[in-house]
Amino acid sequence: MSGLSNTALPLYEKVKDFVLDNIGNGNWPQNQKLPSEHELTSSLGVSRMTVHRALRELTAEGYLRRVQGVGTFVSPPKAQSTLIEISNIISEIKARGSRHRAEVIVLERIERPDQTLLDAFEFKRHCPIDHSLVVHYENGVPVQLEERYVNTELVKNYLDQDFTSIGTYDYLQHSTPLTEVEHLISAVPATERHARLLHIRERDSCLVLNRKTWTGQTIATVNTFTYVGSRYSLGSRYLPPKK
Amino acid sequence: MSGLSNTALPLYEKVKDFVLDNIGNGNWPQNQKLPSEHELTSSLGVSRMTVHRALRELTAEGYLRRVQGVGTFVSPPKAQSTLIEISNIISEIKARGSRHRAEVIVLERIERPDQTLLDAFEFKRHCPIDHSLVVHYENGVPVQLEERYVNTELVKNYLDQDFTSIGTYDYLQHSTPLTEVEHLISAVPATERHARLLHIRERDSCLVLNRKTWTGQTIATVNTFTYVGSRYSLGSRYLPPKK
DNA sequence: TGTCTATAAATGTATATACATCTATAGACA
DNA sequence: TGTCTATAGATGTATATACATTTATAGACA
Repeated sequence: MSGLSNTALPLYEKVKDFVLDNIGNGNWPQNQKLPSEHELTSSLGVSRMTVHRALRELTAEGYLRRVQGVGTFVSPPKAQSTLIEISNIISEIKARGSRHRAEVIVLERIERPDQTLLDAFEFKRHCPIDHSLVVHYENGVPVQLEERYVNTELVKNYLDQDFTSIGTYDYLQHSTPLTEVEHLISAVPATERHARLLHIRERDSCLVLNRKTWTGQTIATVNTFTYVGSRYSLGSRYLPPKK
Repeated sequence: MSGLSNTALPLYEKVKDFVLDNIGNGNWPQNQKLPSEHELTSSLGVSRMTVHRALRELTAEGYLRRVQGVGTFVSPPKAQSTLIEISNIISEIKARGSRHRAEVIVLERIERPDQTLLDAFEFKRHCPIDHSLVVHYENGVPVQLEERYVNTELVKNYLDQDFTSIGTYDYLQHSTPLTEVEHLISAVPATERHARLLHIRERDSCLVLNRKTWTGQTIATVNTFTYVGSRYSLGSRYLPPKK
């Protein structure tokens, strides 16, 4: 029994469909360990490289998680991957040749945070919090405002890191691999301060992406304010090449 | 002369870096045809499968465009791919098991459009325009409002298509492959009508994605209104599995 | 001159094979 | 009992090979 559909698709696509079907119908629930590549190779009757390609692509698309030497697991719903894409617009712009610069507006350690901040961290007791505010520029034009609150007790030497080249999200992912992440995306009018730092008008609409990161206790809250008016749409026009 | 960096990366990553470097420094400008897989295989001293994997992944990431039998070309900046991700949130939600339903609110042919609409299409003369307004539901909750204006003269049988299962963007891409696309992303307060259809309050902030599609003349304008408040963040929390 | 066709060239897929690397664990050993 | 180690098993990478599919084009032919 192959278990693969018989439509006119490439084999690796059929394997992908097979896996997605098993996830979609609940046969393989969240965090379930998949059969090994070797087992799938036998049961589906295709080569290991074909199985491997299917699993690798599904991993890149956010449906699976793979650990070398251990196995392949069903990932949670992929909403966060989509949102992360949004949050990486800056680095993507940088990657395609635009000049990027980051300016640190605020960099402070709050030894005794007030209750509002503690509530944001879902904390019962007081602890120092690192606070930073960074503006990202593309070719000299401010495009993104990043506000970070990080639990200093749980992330050592946070203030020593380079704020201008590595994103907080990347940093936390590497320094504390077993973290939980929650994303909240919204659109809000710019405050006076936002307007001044981003060179926009007060009450202009901003796209806001909030990330909250845990390892048991909350360790970081990051707000990313991006002005998404006509300025940002520059260059997003796609013209196919002439024959 | 290999041209590949000598850091401790997998070969296919070095090939990807090699290609991205040539794009980034302007050596291979937009729409430039790359050397063939065979030529890269020779000049870089790696196997064709390794070159192929690198080019395939860069294509998936939006940096390249490949045409079987013809060659590989440098893509325009990848802003649009990121934005398309946003516009596909609905189908992604559907893919991960949530129930999706689409309701057609308006479906009409405008034989004599007014000047405002003609301006949006950048038209000199009058022509009929198909107008539709569709609400997308996730598990019964309205999450997205899609308004479409399509030039009937250039897209035949548009009103015959199934509005509830295929996106306009996918449809246009397949029916008229040589199109230009412009995206505009913004955040606006909801009008009374938006509020009523999306079950939100008037002036609640909405994320708006506008797509304009050409084949010489404008053929379609699509506005996607998505309420991105707390409702949408449900399920975007990522919890890694316990050991 | 125009049209059809065979062909070359390019990308797309599939497999077999080999080795590298990482992880958990069973078992030896102190 | 605790610790170290070898090993099995899983994923990761790289190559060689073969064939399929698509496209543009050169050349035959009417």
